[in-house]
Amino acid sequence: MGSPYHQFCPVAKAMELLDERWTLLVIRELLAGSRHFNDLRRGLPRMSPTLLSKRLNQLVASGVVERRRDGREVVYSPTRSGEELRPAIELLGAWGMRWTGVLGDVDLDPKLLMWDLHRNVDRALVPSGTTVVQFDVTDVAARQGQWWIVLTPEEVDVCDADPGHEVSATVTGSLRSLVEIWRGDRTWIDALRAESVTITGPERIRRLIPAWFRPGNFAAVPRPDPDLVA
Amino acid sequence: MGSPYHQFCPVAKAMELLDERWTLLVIRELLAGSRHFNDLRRGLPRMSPTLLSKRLNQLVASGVVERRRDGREVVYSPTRSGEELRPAIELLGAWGMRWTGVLGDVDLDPKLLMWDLHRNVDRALVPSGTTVVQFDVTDVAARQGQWWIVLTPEEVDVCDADPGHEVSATVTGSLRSLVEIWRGDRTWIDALRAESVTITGPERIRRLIPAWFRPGNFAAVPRPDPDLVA
DNA sequence: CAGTATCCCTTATGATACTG
DNA sequence: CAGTATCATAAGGGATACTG
Repeated sequence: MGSPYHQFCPVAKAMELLDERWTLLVIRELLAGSRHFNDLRRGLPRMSPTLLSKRLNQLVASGVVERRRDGREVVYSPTRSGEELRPAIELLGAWGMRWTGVLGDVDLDPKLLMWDLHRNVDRALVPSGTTVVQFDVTDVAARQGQWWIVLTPEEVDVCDADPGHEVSATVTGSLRSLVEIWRGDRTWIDALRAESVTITGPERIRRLIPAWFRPGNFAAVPRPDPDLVA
Repeated sequence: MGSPYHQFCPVAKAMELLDERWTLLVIRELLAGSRHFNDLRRGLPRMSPTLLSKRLNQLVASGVVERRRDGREVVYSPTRSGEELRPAIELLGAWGMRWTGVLGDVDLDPKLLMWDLHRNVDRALVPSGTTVVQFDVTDVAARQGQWWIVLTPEEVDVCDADPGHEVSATVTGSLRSLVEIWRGDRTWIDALRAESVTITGPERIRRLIPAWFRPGNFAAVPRPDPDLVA
């Protein structure tokens, strides 16, 4: 649906469908499990809803995404074709991890961090009842500096306003430190030891937090020899 | 070098560098072996030289491509980082082969076909001396309908004007038939048998042509179950 | 060979507000 | 929840001609 390249090369034909701005990130979100318009928006905060809508329509038209109504809801999901993009997107992400250098401050978005942290929680490790973990991001304007993740074995939610429940533990750190953990640049253990991130709360919970809030899927990508990057 | 996504996700960081129009195709050309500006242009015929120049500069700036002067020549080559995109581009091409459907007539470009055929020739199979194979593309305006590929064990060239040497054999067929062979949709053998493509010339040469002009690199990609595509 | 120089113009996209 | 509506701006990019 992008402009045509007038090439029969399959790479060109693939890129006609995929290389417009945001397109592959929309697919990434779908492959990560988002199914509703507003969930997708949360994973793509800087994308205007108009554009998201347009991209979704394009992807449906090109057979990469399926749109279904489920009662009053609309459900987007990757088709077989979309699902087959997963390995390519994983390679691109691994490449990005290895070769795109140091993140700029503008890349550090607390909304996205919280959204991804909550999405990766291993619910099997969450005790029954409700547990609330507060995140204090120290170097971010108030409105984006406090978050609560509400965990139950059935469900994990993010809130940007105090959910009311008692807070079981609080994680405090700079946005960059938290993102570094997500990226696998350093482990929870290292960050806690260096006190770039701290956790307050009962030891039982403190110990579980690194297990709940696992690093992102690319954290394990081996980094290139530093000589090559410089 | 594209506009930033303001995301720390490595897929987003990769796409900032790669998802602008033409970028990945430039890299594809470099990975296919093109090293000079005008070679790249031949593999990217609809790209304006201004834009190619811009993209090359961007890729150099982002460390994906190296630019070197060699005497009066300028040589572009993939860096380690660029080389590491090969698997991703191969997956995208394989995906394109499986999921982008039937080619439109506008995608069938004889220049590109000849350029790719010549580039894939296995020179080890070319006899010493000079062999000229003429291609008559039956359904294309005269100016783009006749081509000559000049083969020696050292070098293979494409000409769009009669190179003067004696022609050893002539391949005749529609553009689509020839592209179908390139894509692996059908084999030389099948196309010859069905007479959608014909070769005239001494049997010795006729037999070698399918070996010289091998299908493209994606020809072997398994196609999806037809039910799924429809 | 390896690019620049122009020129025009569409289109993409960001931002925001609003609706069924 | 799931989008549309609107608007203004900036880019992006196509075509062509030209240069060291």
